[in-house]
Amino acid sequence: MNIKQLLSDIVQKAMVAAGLPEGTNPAVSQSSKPQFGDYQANGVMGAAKKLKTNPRELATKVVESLTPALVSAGIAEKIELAGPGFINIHLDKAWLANQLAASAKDKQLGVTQREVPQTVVVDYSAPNLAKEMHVGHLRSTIIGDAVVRALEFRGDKVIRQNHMGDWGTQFGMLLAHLSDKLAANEVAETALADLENFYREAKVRFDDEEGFADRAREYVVKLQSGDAECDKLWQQFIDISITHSEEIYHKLNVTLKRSDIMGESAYNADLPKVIDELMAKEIAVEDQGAKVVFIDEMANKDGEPSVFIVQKSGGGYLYATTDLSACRYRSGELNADRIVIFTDARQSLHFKQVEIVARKAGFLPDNVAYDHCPFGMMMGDDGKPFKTRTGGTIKLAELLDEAVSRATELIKEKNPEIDSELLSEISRKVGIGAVKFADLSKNRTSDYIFNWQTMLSFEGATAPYLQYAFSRIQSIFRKAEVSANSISTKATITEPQEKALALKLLQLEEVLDSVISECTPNLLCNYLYELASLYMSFYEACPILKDDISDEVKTSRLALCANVANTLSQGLDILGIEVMDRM
RNA sequence: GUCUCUGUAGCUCAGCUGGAUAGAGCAUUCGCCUCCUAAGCGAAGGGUCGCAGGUUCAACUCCUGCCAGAGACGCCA
Repeated sequence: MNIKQLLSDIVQKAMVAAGLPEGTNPAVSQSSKPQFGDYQANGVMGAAKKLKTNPRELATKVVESLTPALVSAGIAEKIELAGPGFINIHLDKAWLANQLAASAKDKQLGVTQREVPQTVVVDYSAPNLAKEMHVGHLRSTIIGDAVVRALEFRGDKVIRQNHMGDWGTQFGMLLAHLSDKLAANEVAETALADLENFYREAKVRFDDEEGFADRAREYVVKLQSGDAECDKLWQQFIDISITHSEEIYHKLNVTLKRSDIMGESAYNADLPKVIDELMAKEIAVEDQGAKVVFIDEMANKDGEPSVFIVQKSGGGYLYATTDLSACRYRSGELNADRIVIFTDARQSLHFKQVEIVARKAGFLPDNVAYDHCPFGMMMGDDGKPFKTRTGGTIKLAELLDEAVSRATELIKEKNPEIDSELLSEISRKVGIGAVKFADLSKNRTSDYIFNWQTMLSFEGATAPYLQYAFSRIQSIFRKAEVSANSISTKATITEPQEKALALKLLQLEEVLDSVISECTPNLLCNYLYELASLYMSFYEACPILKDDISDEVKTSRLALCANVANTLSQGLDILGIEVMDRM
């Protein structure tokens, strides 16, 4: 059910009937204020301007043919013409109730499945395996995962690609250090238990220890030339590091699996071919010893093209080469209709260049969409970015543990009697949910300041608020001694709070469509918060189990409750946030 | 220097293809627990939407210029 789409189609027909050309944008949107109805159509004004006619008169004509299509059809209660040509649509309560009843029966909550499913390759998380995951990896991981779940819910085929950083010069240093540890009879698992520390040790030796840097470079060469001993060492390192990441994914309730990993190293064999093709097609040229592409499409005012290095003068490959290879693999082998990549905003220029070059080279056909979804960096309280190499970064694992322990304290305070098993389950869901929601609810591509208070807040527009709304509903069903799933009654909508709630429930599909096309889970966060908030108002204004409430009203309201509970848990599930029956 | 992103309430942020009186949360102030969970509800105050022009019936939204912050820009990713 997509009310906006439905109304758009109807209004558009009415516009054509009023003499406007086919395809005129009806500009239907949710009304900005309650007094303007539930939806408003603003398209008449723009159209009138083009035709140089009086907008008010034109709107009158549109309303004339709109009235039978909406009011007589029972969809709208009334249609009002306002201002210079606004058409305000007040939806019919009984119609809303019917739509709601229909979506309540549907396991997809009335959200229709995509008619022609797309194959969408989503590249997200992509931690650097040389180090432990830190707060900077949070955004890509959870935003990507939410979008992936939304796509799947809508019926698209998603192929997750975890483009892990498992290659590069820094591994020479790490492998040299690991090799020494193993020679000293240490076990790899133990040596690499604290990756951060291991990296630091290796770096110190690299900077200070005589001869170590040279050995590190040797290891890079050996690694790249496929030396068996070195490869084995590398494999050990990678395996253990991946296990670290998997622990984080598990804690975060993120769907990434080992099989989704397609690290940088996976493209190694293809890189020479990429370069050969670019040279053969004369897209890349040799310049100052390196192979580069001059991109005229991105020239500056003086006509100087943008430069894109695809191979270093020493013959080494760069992430540009890898990303080009990835384009070809994803469109060619994975048959992607759309490729979505979540990385921080610093890589915006890079991905713009990749797309242009990949399209020129034919690695990326025109019918494959290529969406780089950038986001801002995580900044410290001082407004300066977290430097990955200077230490002082907050490990993701530590942040998550902190969140859970803070949640534990809060719950114990509110409910001292709680048994420990339940306590740990709720703490985990609340703590992790709070961290995820704090991040997911922001869309800004600008940088944002990392702050424990914001991240771990349990009040206001937070995950616990939504979880609380859900558990309140469960509490009602417990008290009423009926199960939410057994309610088959159609809700009757009378009170304004009930109508607002019903309308909001029916807007899930609209929201999901935006989340999917724009890659913006924050819209779903907003939606769910508004839904929960409307529910809280309903809860205060419309008693359900009180003595003076008739059975009829009671079951009607219980039906609404069931619908809200399902929508909340499904919506939160898409965000990767869990709900609980009590808290 | 060039390009990109950002600038909205004291703070953190929403604001959909231009629409009607710019919205939330936190913080502040005032109400509401003889119980459908107060992690809640209701209400109040709080704004030159960075600045200045322009486009038009209408601009936070589009265009130009400027100011401020961040980032990227030939051999890191």
